[in-house]
Amino acid sequence: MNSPKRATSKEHGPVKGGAAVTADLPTATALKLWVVLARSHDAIVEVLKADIDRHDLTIAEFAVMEALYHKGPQLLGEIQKRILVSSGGMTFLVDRLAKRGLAERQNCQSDRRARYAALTKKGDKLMQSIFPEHAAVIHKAMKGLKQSEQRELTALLKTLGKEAGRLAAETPACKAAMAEQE
Amino acid sequence: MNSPKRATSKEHGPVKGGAAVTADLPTATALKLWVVLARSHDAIVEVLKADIDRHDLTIAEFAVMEALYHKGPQLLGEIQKRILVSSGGMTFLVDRLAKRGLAERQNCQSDRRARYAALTKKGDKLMQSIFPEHAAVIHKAMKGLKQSEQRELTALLKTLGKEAGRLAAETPACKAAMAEQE
DNA sequence: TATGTAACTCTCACTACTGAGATACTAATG
DNA sequence: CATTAGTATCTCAGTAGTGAGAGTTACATA
Repeated sequence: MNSPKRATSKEHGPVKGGAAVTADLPTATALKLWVVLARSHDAIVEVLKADIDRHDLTIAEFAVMEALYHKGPQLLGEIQKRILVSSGGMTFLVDRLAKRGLAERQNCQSDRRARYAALTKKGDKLMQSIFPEHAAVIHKAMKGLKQSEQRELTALLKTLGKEAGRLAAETPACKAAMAEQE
Repeated sequence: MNSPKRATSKEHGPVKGGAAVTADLPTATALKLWVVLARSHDAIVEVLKADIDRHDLTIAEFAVMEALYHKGPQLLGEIQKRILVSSGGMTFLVDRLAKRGLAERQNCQSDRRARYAALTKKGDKLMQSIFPEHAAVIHKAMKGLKQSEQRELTALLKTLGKEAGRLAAETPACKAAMAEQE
């Protein structure tokens, strides 16, 4: 599973031994949305994890391979930003894939600090055999919604994510940046 | 951050050094939805993590406290199901909260296997001071959408999550259950 | 009552990841 | 050039969390 998710429900007022919680309506709406979003996300992750597990890959490993498969060789840093792991994690992931012969590092001539990661033939073959299946699993996991609904959902989430992303980018970096400036 | 997330985009056909990928339209729609869902989820998690961090709590710890705060004392197993951690993780989390004096264990008279977890006074006070702020952060993270849109989104996600949850419950448990039956 | 099965928590070895630095290089500026 | 800042990866110690299994206790049924 993924990150532990909140347990909040609309039960307000004193519960046996619990606390009274009062929130205004917009906040309550947002909280509810978050609970539902987190839960559906986790449910899907679980389905995907079960699928990926069958090929002895972690979700992170699969994410790296997927990035390489779809976008071709990339700098480690690029992949890192895409799949959201730490720098240490990125190195570790490529190491592991390399050890299994699924990916390899390539030096960058124009910048000798940088290294590309790329799929090996074996890795590419694996993805070719795995990915369509994986896509089918996602398709199946989404089949609770009609296509039109899926598109609507996508649009809403995109808007939501854009704002949240802006907020996220602001918060921790700002903290560091502000501290630097002293 | 949470679980590493996919990098798929709609770029199909051969990319520099990459592979050709062809998916039928419904699958492409589902894939896209998943990418967007995962990204917005992660963005929000990042925002929340930054908030929770300020109180020296992990997301998992906060989730436990939140469950106790809103629903009162509960069996460890109940919390576990709610916040989706392993049994070992559950024990560990309560240990840690107990060590900090924020939560405590209580024996259950009717079932001596079971133990309740409950917030201490200190833990309850902490939640009282933290939670409204936390709710405000969520509210802020969601402010890219109007309330009506948020409700719409909630409804769609609920449908999606229900189906995905059914699928998730089926997959890994079934595997184990089937194996048992031999 | 005996007995098998299920339900709870806890233990422990293990793993995937993080985050702070180290190292190596590039680039901009005086 | 020399210096300083910035960027890219890698190292490594530390940590949160997993999952299989042990130890208890409850419960249903013969």
